[in-house]
Amino acid sequence: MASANTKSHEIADLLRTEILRQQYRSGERMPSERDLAARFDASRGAVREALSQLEQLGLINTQPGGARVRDIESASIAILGSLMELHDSPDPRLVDQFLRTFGALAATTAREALEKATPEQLNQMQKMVVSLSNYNGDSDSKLAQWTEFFQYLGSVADNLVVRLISNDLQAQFVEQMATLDLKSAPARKKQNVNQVLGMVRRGLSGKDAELFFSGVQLYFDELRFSVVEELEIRTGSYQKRAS
Amino acid sequence: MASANTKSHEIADLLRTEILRQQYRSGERMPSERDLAARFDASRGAVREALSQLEQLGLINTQPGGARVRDIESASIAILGSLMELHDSPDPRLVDQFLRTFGALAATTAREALEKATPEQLNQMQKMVVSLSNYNGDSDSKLAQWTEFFQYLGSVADNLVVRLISNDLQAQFVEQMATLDLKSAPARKKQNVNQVLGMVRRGLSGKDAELFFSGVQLYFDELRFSVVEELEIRTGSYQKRAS
DNA sequence: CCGGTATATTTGGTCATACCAATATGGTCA
DNA sequence: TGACCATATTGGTATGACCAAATATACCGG
Repeated sequence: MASANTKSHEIADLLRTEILRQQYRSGERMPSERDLAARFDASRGAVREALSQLEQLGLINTQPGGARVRDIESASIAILGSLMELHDSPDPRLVDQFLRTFGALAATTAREALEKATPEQLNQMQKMVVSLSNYNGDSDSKLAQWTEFFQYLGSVADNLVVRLISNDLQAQFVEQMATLDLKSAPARKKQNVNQVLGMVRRGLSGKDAELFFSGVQLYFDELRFSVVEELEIRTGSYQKRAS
Repeated sequence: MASANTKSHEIADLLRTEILRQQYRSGERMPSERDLAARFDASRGAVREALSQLEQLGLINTQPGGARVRDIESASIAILGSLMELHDSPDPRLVDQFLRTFGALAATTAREALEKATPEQLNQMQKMVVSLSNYNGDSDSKLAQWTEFFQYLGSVADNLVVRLISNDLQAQFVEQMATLDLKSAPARKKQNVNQVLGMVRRGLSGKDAELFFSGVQLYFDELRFSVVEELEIRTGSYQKRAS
C-alpha cells in the first residue's frame, strides 16, 4: 500500500517503517529535522510535514529540544497496516489478534443490524446468506461475498463508531489477506462452515439476535483458525498459539 | 482536550471542528492555503502542517488544484473524540454506538484474558472483582475501579490490536464520560449490577470464558442503558432509541 | 447557441534562509 | 557530589520564491 507520491509522504513512510522496525529505541531522540533534511536531500519543511504525520500516528512526540520516539503500544490504530507489511509474511500472532478483534466488531454489528433491520433489509440479508450457502466457487470470491455481506450488515447497523474503526482496519487488512492466497480451509472444515451458515440462517429467519451474533462470531473463529494455522506453517512458527 | 500549544495545532483544531460541523460541504474545496494563512495570520508552512494533520485524520484530500473535504464516514477513528466535543452534551446516539463497540471489545478482551491468564493473574483478577463487589463509594471512583479492572484485563490479554484501538477511544471518551457526572444508576439497577458481578465472579472462579464474556458484555449494556437514558433526558431527545 | 480547445490563473509541493523561544548540554562553582 | 549558569542545539514560525498539476477562462469552430 504505502501512500506517497509526494516527497513528504515518502519521508514519512520511510521513517515510519524505521520506527516500527525499532531502529530507534523508544524514548530516544530522533535525528534533528536539519539532519533528516540533509539525509533525504529535502527541505526542512518537507521533513516537518513528514514528522507531523508521524506525530499524528502517535509514533513520536515533538517539542523544542528534539522529537522523541514513543512506545508502539501507545500509537494509533492507523499504524496497523504498516505493521502488517513489515515482513514478507505477516506475524501470525498479529493476524490472530486482528481477527479476534474484527470478529468481535462484526458480531456486534450483526446483532445491531438484526435488531434494527427493516423487513426489506431482513429479506435482503437472507438472500445473501442463501447465496453464500449455494455458491461453490473458489475461496477468493467466497471471501469477497462474505465481505460484501458484512458491509451490508454495517450499512444496516449504521454504527458510525464501528465504521470508523473499520476504515482503519478493513481496507489495509482485507487487501493483505487476499494476497495470502488461502487455499487452506481444508475439507474437514466443511461441516464447520455448514454449521456456521446454519446458525446465521436460523438467527436471521427467527430474528434471534444472539444466535446470529454467535454465528458470525463463529465464522471469524473458523477463519482465524485456518488463517493463523496456515501462516504458522509458512513462517515456521516457533511457539504454539496460546489457547 | 484539544491539543495545541503550537499555532499549527490551533489551526488544525479550528479547521477540524469546522469540518465536523459540516461548515464545508463534503467534496467541496477548502480555502486555499494562502487564504487560510491570511485568515489565521500565519505562514503557509504552519497552515500546511495543520492540513497535513487533517489529511491524516481522513478529513480532507489534498492535491494540486485544491484540498477537498471528504465524507466524515470515511475518516479515521481518531476524530471520535472531537466528534463528542462538538456540542455541550454529547450526542446520545453516538454514545450508544461507542458503548456498544467498546463493550464488544472489552468482552473479547475479557475472554482472551481468561484464556491465557496465569494462576497469579487469575488470582489478581478475582481480588479486583471482590473489591468491586464490596466497595460502596461514590459512582465516580467505582467507574475508576472498573476502568482499572479492564486495563488489567487488557494487559493480561496482551492484544495489540485492541490496545491500539483503545488508545484512540478510551482516553478521549472516559474523560468525557467522567465530566457527565452520572449520578444516575438508579436503585432499581442495583440487582442488575449484582447479577453482572455474579456472572463475572462465577466466570472467573470456574474459568468459564463464555460466562465471563457475557458478564462483561452485560456490564456495558447496563452502563449503556443508564448513560444513554440520562443523556436523552438532558438533551430532550426527540426520537426513541431503536431497539 | 453550444462544445471543445488553447491559454491564463490558481493551487498545492518544495526549497532556501532567517529569527525566536524552549530545551538540552557542558562546564563551573559551592 | 550536586546545584546553577552560559552556550549550542532544536523545534516553531515567517518570508519569498519557483515548479508542476489542476482549474478556470477566453477563444474558436461547428
